[in-house]
Amino acid sequence: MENNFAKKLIEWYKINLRDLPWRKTNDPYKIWVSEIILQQTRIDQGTPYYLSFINKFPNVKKLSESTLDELMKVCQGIGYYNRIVNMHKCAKIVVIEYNSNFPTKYSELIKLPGIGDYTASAISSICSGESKMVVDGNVIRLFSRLYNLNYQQHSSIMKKTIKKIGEKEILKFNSGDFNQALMDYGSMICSPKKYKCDKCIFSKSCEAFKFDIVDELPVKKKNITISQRFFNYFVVIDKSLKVKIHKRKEKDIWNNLYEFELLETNNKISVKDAETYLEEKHQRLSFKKKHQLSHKLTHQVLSIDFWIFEVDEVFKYGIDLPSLNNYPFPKPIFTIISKIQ
DNA sequence: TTCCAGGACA
DNA sequence: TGTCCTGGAA
Repeated sequence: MENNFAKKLIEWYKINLRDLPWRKTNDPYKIWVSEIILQQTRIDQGTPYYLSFINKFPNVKKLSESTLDELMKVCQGIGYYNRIVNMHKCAKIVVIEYNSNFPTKYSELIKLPGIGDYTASAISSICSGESKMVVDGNVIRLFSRLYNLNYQQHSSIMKKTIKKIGEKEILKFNSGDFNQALMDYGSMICSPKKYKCDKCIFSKSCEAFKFDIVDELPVKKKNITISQRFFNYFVVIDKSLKVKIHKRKEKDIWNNLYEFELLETNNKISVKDAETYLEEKHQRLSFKKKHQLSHKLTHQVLSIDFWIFEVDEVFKYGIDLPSLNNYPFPKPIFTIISKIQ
């Protein structure tokens, strides 16, 4: 065990802390927004979203009054959209049950949708000084190396073990600083690949460094199965240059985002197949062109064909191409929209 | 081109 | 315990 772990860590933090927008505030609403946006998202990628989010929804009341579509549009491209849906639910609850005062106690936060142990610990330690230790990916990496913990990363036994070690340390100082210091240290020094053991102030007592197994920790889970899917999107453009879109509502990827008419198949289809499929619904259609791309998700690879057709009719609920920019779309669909506009 | 990081929830 | 997504690094 490293002597004065918390003291050294916080001294390091005071000198090396990153100047991030959400570190200038103690407003629990803003801290919450930053924590949700940074879930599963790197700081570089998340920061622009945080800034435009706060600009558009400066407080929880404004957020609760927005429509889900507006909210999703602001977050288009961020990924893991269920967290955004949960933010909307959470904002409405805070307005009603907490009179728009965002809670700062762990016991209240943990009950809100989209807030788990990590986020509740982060907000409560930063905003009300509660001694709840955050255990995110950075902390898991740091501790698994310092103490040579061989449990699978992200397992509950791993998190429990780390909290047990850390909970004595967090009591000694400002718990918000301690938590942010932990995560900064894990991300800046004890990084996944380019770990900087030469700069690490704990390397003398680090088990992984001692046994030269830093690159073997933390132990990763392997062999996830990846399925291949074939999506066919029909972009049918009518006489007034309008198209039809709808919101995805299935229990599947991209829930609550918009898309064109979709036909999922077991294999790639031909132009003839596409025409045959559309002929049942439209008369006098002409095939214009096909865009194709491949899109990878964690557990599936999507082979997506976009079939662009023109038809000799006028849709009742069509949307003109420039107005598509007002709707939230998954990344690959938005890529194609930019091409056809 | 492939690999990989990163919390909540059913 | 598997599934949500994206983009940067290798």
